Amino acid sequence: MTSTPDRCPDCDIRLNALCAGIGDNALSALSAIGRRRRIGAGQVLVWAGDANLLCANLVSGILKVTASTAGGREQIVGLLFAGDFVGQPFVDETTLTVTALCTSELCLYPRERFERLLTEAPRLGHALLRRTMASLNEARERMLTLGQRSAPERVAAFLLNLADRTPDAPTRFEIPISRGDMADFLGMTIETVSRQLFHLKAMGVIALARGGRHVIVVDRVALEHAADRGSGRLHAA
Amino acid sequence: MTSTPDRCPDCDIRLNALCAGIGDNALSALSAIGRRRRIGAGQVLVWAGDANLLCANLVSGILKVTASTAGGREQIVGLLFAGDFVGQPFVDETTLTVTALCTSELCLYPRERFERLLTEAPRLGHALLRRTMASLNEARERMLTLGQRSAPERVAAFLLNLADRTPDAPTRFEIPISRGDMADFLGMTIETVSRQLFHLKAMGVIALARGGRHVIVVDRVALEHAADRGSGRLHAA
DNA sequence: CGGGATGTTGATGGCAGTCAAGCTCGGTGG
DNA sequence: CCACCGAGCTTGACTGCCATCAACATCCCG
Repeated sequence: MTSTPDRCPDCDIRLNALCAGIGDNALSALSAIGRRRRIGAGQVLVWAGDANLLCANLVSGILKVTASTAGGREQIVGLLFAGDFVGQPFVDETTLTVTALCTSELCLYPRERFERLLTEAPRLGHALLRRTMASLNEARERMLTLGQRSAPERVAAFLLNLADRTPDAPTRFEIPISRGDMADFLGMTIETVSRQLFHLKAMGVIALARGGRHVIVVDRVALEHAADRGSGRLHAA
Repeated sequence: MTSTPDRCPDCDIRLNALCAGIGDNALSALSAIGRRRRIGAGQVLVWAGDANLLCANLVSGILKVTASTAGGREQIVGLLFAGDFVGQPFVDETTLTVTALCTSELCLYPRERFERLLTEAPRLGHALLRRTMASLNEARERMLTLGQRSAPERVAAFLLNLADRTPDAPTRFEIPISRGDMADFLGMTIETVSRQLFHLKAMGVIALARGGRHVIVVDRVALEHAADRGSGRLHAA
C-alpha cells in the first residue's frame, strides 16, 4: 500500500492546497493515487522534453519551473511554494523543467490518473481551474515586467512581492532564492541584480544582512515608487 | 429576446470554441445567457480597473489583451483569434484591457452567470480548464522570449508562429497586427521591429509586400535558425 | 490629389550585458 | 579557536544592443 488515506487530515497544506474543499469522495480518490516524495535542494523533478508522467501538490519547500532557449539561457517561468500545484495536465511531452530550490516534499500523482480524476470529480476540476486562472494572471503580470520594465523597476517590484508574501512581517524578510535564480526570474544577469540591490541600499531604501539574503525595508514608499517608474525613467505624461 | 437558441448550430466557431463537446444541456444553457455583439477596430471591450462583468467567446476578428505600467508603457499579454475565450473568471476587478484590432464579433456572457454555469456544467469547466492550461503554457513560452531572447530572435520566432498558424499556406501570410502592436507584443519598439524585418529581408530570408504587412518566407531554415540563436549571438557551448 | 496614419531610415546615447577581479560568509579540518 | 577553502556575491571597466529622438517615405482613404 503506497498510500495511507488517513495522512491527509494532518497534512500541512490540507486547507490551502488543491485538496481543500473538493469533497470527501474526491479527496479519498486523490489520496488513493498519491504518494509522498521528498527531494533535495538542486534536484530535478521533471526535465523538459521528458514524457509527462507526473502531477503533484507541493507540501513544503520551493520549486522553480524553468524554460530555456536552444542557446542554454534559462528563464524561471514560475516559483512554487507550499500548497501550489505542480505539473502540466493535458500535455504529453513536458516543455518545462522543475527543480527544487531547497529540500521539498511533494504529494505525487500519476498524470493520467489525475486527469481521469479531473473528469470524475468536478469540484477538483473547478479548484484546479481557479488555480490555473490565478497562475495565468500572474504570468501575464510577469510578461509586463519582462517586456516593459527596467532593471531597477524589476528588482523593486520583486522585493515588494516578497514583502507582501509575508503578511505578518512585511518589512523584514528572507529572499528565498539565490542571486542567480533571481536573475533568471527577472530576465537579467546576476551582476545587474546585485547592482540594483546595492543601489537601493545606497539610497537608504532597504538594508541587507546575512550575506545579502535578508532584506529590511527601510522606506516602503520609496520602494513602491521605484517599482512603478524605476530610477532613470521619464516622468509619466 | 436577446438570444436565439438556434443560432448556435450554424455558428462559425461551433466546433472549435469552448462550446464544442460540452453536451446539449450545457450548450443551451450557455446559449441562453449569451448575446451577440459586434465591435469595431480600435474599440475597447474591457478597460483595466473596471468591474469585471463580462466573459465571451470570440466568434470572429482579433482582440489584443494588454497590461500597462503606471508610466503608460503597454505590453500585449495575449492575442485572441476566432474561437478563443475572452475574460477573467473569478476576478472581481479587471487588470487587463481588451481591445479589438479589427471588426470583431463576440458572444458575450455575464460573468457571474457564466461562473455559475461552470459549477453546474462540469464539461464546460473541463473545456475551459484545458484552454486555460494551454494559455498558461503559451504565456510561459512568451516569458522565455521576453526575458531571454534578443530582438532578432523575437521577430523571427514571431514570424514562425504566424506561419505555423496558417497550416495551408505556411510560406505566405499576412501579419494581422500593426508594427506598433507587434512591438508591444514582443516587448520592443516600433523602430527595432522595423529594422529586424528589414534585416531579414536584406539577408534574403523573407520578402515583404503590401506595405510590409504581407510576408513571404523565402528561407525557412534560416528563419528557424534566427529564431533559435539570433544573428549576433554567441554560439552555444 | 491631398493629408494623416503608418512604416522606414538615420544618428546618438544610455542601460544593461559581458568579462574579469576581488570580496564575504559559512563550513571544515587542523 | 583559527586558518583555509570554495561557492555565492559584489564591484569595476568596457562594450554593444536597443531605446530614443528626428526626418523622411509610403500607404490608404476620402
